[in-house]
Amino acid sequence: MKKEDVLGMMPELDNVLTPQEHDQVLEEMQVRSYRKNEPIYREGDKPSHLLCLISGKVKIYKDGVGGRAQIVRVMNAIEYFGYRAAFSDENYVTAAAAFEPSIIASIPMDLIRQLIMRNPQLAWFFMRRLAIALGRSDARTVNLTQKHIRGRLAEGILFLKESYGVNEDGCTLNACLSREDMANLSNMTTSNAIRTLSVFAQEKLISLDGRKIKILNEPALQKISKKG
Amino acid sequence: MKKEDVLGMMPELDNVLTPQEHDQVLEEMQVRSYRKNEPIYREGDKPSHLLCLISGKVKIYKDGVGGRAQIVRVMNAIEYFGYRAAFSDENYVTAAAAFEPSIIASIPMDLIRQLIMRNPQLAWFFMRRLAIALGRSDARTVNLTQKHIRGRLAEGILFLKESYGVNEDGCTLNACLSREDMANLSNMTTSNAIRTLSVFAQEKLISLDGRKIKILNEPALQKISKKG
DNA sequence: GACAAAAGATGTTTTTTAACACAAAAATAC
DNA sequence: GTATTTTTGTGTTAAAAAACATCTTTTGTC
Repeated sequence: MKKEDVLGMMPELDNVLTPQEHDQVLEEMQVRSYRKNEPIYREGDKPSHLLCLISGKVKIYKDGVGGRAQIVRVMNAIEYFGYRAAFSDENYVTAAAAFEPSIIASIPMDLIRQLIMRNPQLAWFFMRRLAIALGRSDARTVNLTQKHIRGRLAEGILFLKESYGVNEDGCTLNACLSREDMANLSNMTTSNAIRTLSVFAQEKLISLDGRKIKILNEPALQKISKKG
Repeated sequence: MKKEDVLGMMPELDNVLTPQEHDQVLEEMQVRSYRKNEPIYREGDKPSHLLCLISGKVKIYKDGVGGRAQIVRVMNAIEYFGYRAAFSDENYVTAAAAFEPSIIASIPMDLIRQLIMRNPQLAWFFMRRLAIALGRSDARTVNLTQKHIRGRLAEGILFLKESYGVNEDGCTLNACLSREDMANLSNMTTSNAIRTLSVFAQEKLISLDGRKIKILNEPALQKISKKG
């Protein structure tokens, strides 16, 4: 895929650039692919680029106590990420890795900062992204801390549906996560994720085929998620 | 206190205004005081104003399952809040209330939006605030979900020190929270907050005098917080 | 295709924490 | 100043979830 085409997939940026800026971005933009489970950045790294997921799926996570990780966000194409730490002049407090083979464009933050200073619209775009992410993060904190295992897993399944959608049949999740990732998404041990998924399948709330999850009774899942 | 003086306490805003804008902000700004525990906004409310805490202390929290609340952020003077939901065109997903008697200035978001569109610096300021808050929120999610009670409470105490500081003696927290608020800050039941605070006092990590908390052994608290 | 390694499944035990119950102290109202 | 409500404190019980232990299945490698 040509850089030109990649930039064309990022209209929020592309549309506000002058011809000179456009050329500069094309010049400085890098595009590379990541293999499944390949790390994109690590906690503590210095952020230097705005990243944009062109294709694939990415998890943003944080390693906690005892080697357990917590997935805090997931990205789908076309979404920007990796800029939060740069905006606040911090090193990354999270890590990112590809769930599945992914293509990611990166543009130096120095350049982005200049563009933002010249383009209130672009500033507004990133402010909106940050504001949305913060609201989600706050909601997620409460969901993950106060709900019981069944509620958290139901929430996790619905979160995946919302984030990645379902395939043509209208109920099979587009994302295929390992049981460990399901656990890290829903704040529980891998054993409990496996067990509770089985229980949900027995209760005909979902059906399982390896890592494929089909939602059979969404209202019931929502109820379980809601009441905790 | 005159509106003029209040605006003077908000340099990020004041310094970037033209004389006309300055007058307009003064015109539209409201200043009011809130009593202890008085609600400032509620979950589901439509955000219409940028708020700035001029004096006092405020908690941002979310009501979860079973009437249990979770404090997600706390504000100290001089800090802006209440703008996240407005930036993302959502209703509030959190509620805010005063910990103690507080004075709050509010400026219509419509006006703020116009100012931001004309002032990249102002846009950058709010982007930074949002980026910092998001990083904290992500860290908090993991802290609250993965640590055990002792770790969470130690974390909560250190969080209060960082947010509100200590008084002249260098170790007594400036914030006096009820045991219930301590529990809501640290994601545990009120009983467990009371019990664990007592244990910490017995272990000479802190000393208690009603709601006053004095930190006696900060390195030990940090260790407990870190290891979970 | 054989082997090793990783992922998934399931039952049992132990730890953690919430829930409950009640008493004492403090704050507030009258 | 007494009564009432709220907050704080403490012990006990029950529920939830982690930890642990195996075993099976799948995946990947040579």
